[in-house]
Amino acid sequence: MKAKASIVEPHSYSISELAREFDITTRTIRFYEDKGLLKPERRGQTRVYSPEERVRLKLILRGKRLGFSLDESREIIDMYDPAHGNVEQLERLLERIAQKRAQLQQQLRDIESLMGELEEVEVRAQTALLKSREDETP
Amino acid sequence: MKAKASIVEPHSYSISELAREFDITTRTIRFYEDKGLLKPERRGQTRVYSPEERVRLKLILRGKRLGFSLDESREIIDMYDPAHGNVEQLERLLERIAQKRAQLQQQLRDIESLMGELEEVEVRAQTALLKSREDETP
DNA sequence: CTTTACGTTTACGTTAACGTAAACTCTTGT
DNA sequence: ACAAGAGTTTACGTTAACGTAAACGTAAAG
Repeated sequence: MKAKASIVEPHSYSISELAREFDITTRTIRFYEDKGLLKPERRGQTRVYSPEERVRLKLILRGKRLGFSLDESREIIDMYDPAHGNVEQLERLLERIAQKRAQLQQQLRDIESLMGELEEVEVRAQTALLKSREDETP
Repeated sequence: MKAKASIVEPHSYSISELAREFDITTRTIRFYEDKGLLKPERRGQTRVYSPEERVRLKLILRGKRLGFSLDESREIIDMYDPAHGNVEQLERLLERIAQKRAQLQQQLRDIESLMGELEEVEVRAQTALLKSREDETP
């Protein structure tokens, strides 16, 4: 047990806690920081991760599951923070959102078709299994 | 125009035709062959691609859009050909299908949540744009 | 005949995303 | 006091997925 006593302390995480939670190595987490995707605070030398940083890490890993590169994930994460003051930047932001959306919709179509094909293969395999089980004990 | 005359000739494709169609390089196509994902016939030295090989290429590229490695794509493509004779192999096939399905469903969830977040950001950006256009001409 | 277009093989180069290992510091339990 | 455990930096190694370039063959066109 940790028994940290205080109520107001906003949860923080060590690097190894995050590594365990998400089943990655600390090396990976430091690598993401190197690439500018994470910016944890420091207690002396030691990295301390806020809940917000933990969320950023989750977003990176979700991006990976979707086949995004780290640069793509960074782009997406950067969309979330409200630092888009002027008109030009807002318009470019809307542009990129539209593009990502198109990409995601393509992925949806791809998943749909692949799901269908997998089902076909499954049915064939199951009937083949039944056949062979029939022949097994005549 | 090609004017190949014969009716029965099953369409075939050159490597550069496929490269143009799918907007990839010939190097990429040869690389896939090297990795055992394609096995075109040969007219002398020259590679000749059947419609079936073309489909395999499409499957590889769909896999890429979903973030699959070439090994994963190969696995999936290998599921399609009916070379799964014995019971053990059929059971392992059903296993892998179940796994891929789980992965695809995770991707669906990821896409769904990311879509939702993009919409939020979009709305915020659009209202911010309206605001700044109001201020523009007072 | 030689330029142009398309094809081939071979081989070295490059980038992303980490893995692995060495060498060091700090804290804590026995 | 010291060994164990968790943290750090620095640096070289590795794998996947091609890019790039050289060096060559063949066939049609001017």
